[in-house]
This record gives sequence, C-alpha cells and structure tokens, in this order.
Amino acid sequence: MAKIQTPQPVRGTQDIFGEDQERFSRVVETFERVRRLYGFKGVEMPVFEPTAVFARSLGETTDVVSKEMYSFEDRGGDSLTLRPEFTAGICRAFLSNGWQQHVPLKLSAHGPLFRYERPQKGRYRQFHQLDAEIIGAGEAAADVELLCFADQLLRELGIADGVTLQLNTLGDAESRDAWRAALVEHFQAHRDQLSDDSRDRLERNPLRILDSKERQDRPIADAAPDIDAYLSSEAKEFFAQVTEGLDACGVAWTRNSRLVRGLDYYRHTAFELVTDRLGAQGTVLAGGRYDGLMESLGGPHTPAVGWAAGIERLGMLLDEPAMGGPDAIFIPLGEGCESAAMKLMGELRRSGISCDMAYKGNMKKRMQKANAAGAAHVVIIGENELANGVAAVKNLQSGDQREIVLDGLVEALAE
RNA sequence: GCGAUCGUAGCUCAGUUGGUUAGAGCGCCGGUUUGUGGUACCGGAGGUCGGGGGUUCAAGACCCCUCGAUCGCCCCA
Repeated sequence: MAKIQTPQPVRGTQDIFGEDQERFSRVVETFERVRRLYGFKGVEMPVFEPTAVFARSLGETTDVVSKEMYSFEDRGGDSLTLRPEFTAGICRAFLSNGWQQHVPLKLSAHGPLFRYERPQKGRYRQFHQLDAEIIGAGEAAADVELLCFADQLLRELGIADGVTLQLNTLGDAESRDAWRAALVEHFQAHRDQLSDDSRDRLERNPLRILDSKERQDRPIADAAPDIDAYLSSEAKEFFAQVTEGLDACGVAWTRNSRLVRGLDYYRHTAFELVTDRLGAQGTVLAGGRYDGLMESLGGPHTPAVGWAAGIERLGMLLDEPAMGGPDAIFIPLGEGCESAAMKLMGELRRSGISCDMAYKGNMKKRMQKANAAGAAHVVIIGENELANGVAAVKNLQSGDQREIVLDGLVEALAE
C-alpha cells in the first residue's frame, strides 16, 4: 500500500498541549474570574463576519484590512472574513441586537482571531485574545475602571512586575484631525530625510511615523509636534480625569506621547501594557477609546472603550505551571474489581475528587503509570479487599499504605 | 512583504577538511519470576538526516529550489 503523506499543520497555527495548554487555560480562567469581579458579562461571538464589519471600522488603509485578513466568498457569494479582532464584531452585535437598552454595557470575550502575518514567537496566524469593552459610556471613569481591570488581571496572573502601562491621549475627533494635519505638514517638510517605510506611512498612516524604530526617522519624529498643543480643553480635561482616576486607584502609568494606535477608530485614551521579556512582541495588552466606531458601522453615536490581550503572550510570561496529577489512581486486580473500581470512582468524582484508572496492565505497570501521572494516591482493589469492603490506599509521596473502609475513601483522599 | 540564522530518532543535540551498516542522553517498550511505583542494572523498537533537484566514484555534510521554525524589520495583542 502506498504510504500517504501526513498533512502539515497550517502555517502559523498551533496545537497547544501539555504545559502550554496549562498556561493558556490559566490565563483564560483568571480572566473569567476577574472579569466577573468587575461586572463584565461574557459574550460568545461568531468567528466570521461580513467583510464590511472590519473593513469599515478598522480603516481600509490599515495593514490589517489591506493585507492581513482571511477573507473569502461563501457558497452564496457573500464576502466573509475570519475575525482579525474582537471590537468590530462586538459593535456589530451591539447594533444588531439593540443592546442600547443595556447601556452602559460591560462585555468580555475570548477566543481565536486570524491574521495573515509572518509567524514568529508570540505571533501566529491563528492567535487568541482576551477582550474587554465598555460600550455606551463616555465618562473617564469607564477608562479608569477598564485599566484597573487590566491591572488586576496581570497581578493575579503574577506578571505585573516588568510590565508597564504606557498611556497617551489622541484627543477628540477635532483634536486628532488638527494634530494629524500638523504632523503631516511636519513630515512632509522633511520627507526626503525619512526612511522608505516612513515615507510610505506618510501616505497610509502618518501617526505611525512617531514610533518608528528607524534610526534616521528618530530626529524628525522627536521634533514632531505633540498632541498636547492641539488638544481641545475638553480633551485635555478628559485625559486629566483618566490620569487622576488611575492615580487614585494606585495604577501605575507612564505617559508616552509617541504612543499611537494603528487602527482608525481610536479617540482619546490609548494605552499599551508592554514588557521587555518577549522581544519584538512586547505588547501584551492594548486598547483605547473608540467613540467613532459605532457610527462607522451605521449606528448612533456611542462612546466606548476597550482592550484586548494576547493569551499566548500572557501565557509565556507566566511562571512554570505546576502540572498537578489526579488525587487518586485506581488499580483493580482480579475478578469483578474493575467494575467495582469504576463505580467507586464515580462516587469520588461526584464528591470532587479527581481520579483515574488505567485500562490495562499488571500491578507493576499500573503503579508505574500512576507514578508518572503524578497521582497523590493509589487505590488498590483486589478480590480480598473487595470481599472485606476495604481498599488499600497508598500515598505515593510518603509510601505509606493502609486499608480504608470504602465509605471512608472520600475523606482519606481529600487531604 | 523584506533581511538573517537554522531544520539529523518522540524531545535536546553530536556527527571531524564529503568516504565503510548515522550516534548519545532523555523519553518510550520489554526484562531483573508470584499483588506495589519513584533508584539501579540488562535488552529492544524508533531516522528514506524537512521535501525536491543538482555536483561527485561517493553527500546528513557542497550548490539551487521549496516547505517550515526562530530572530529582526513591518504590523500588532
């Protein structure tokens, strides 16, 4: 028989298993717990949306829309896109379902996103994010609360040290437009001194020149006008409320006036949580205010703030996870013992005790497996034990073994 | 999309200036006799050297293409 070739995984996808999976689920579980503490409701969202949902809201000229989306035509001829981010889809859902009635609405989601990029460590074509949004709140308190949430999440994950919150404001629409015009003028004047990349950015996304890493761009970017000079008094006041709120809550932040966002919908607050432990993929959580997004989807003016965090990136920062084994592993030996063990395991599991049993093997094999699985105890049930209504329980750590009445198993294993 | 490095057993790697049947450690499987693991000893399986083409009497080692990973750039979480 001709050997068929084993299919390759799709480039940029991951099969997450073992320790990596442990990290992944710890991030998600912590997020789910903390999000409830802050009153965020969960949402389950479609993985694909009409292409227009993303194309309109993110901005046609952004890299995400112009070259990174997984877009395709379905059998009905509609153009669909695998979500490259959460925010746009959540806003679409908000409008589709009339969630205005719940405003202000705190929502959280997590799951896979898709972007056709060159894979690297911490950057995949199918990657996973946590997402938190507060929709229908134009108050600075929403920005503050959202950042407190982010701060607590990192603390509970034990990775707050070494991660800094960089904060900036992009001002309201007028401020942003005026500043943008001034930037374009400034960069236009030094056009021939800019790097090729930045000359390109000047057309597509001039704000991005500000945080260029290109050496030759730095003097020009550093000399560029600051947003501060263009902020309306309202925008200035808003940013002051955010920073004062953060200070009051004890959330540390640093101003980075060169921090901008790549997507068009951002206004006012923009922030990133950055670490130096992940190389080029140092941004672990980022977001900002997007007061203009709903309108770009044809909805009413609806102020909102949100952030997203990379699950893989957060997971990589976590300490070595302890791979815990089950509380007990059963070893049945002899006639009728296997079904008795199965029944006992059912009772223990209903009492919240984790246990397992190998499907085959002699005593020695099963002991080895129990040990390798990191089990706390081994429960041996042979014909003698069964006849006497007991089980031999061995503590694999200490090596102690004693006979326990079957009714007392829960107690004996619960330690 | 651009540049660089790399790709040998499940994993981490060694394979001298191209030269006989490609190695180690860990892991896996089995054994050191009866219902007791973690240690030790013995044995075994497992690789068309990422894939394809080329140079050569001879290639895992050299050249080209391709796929993939990693690191920058870009972008972004």
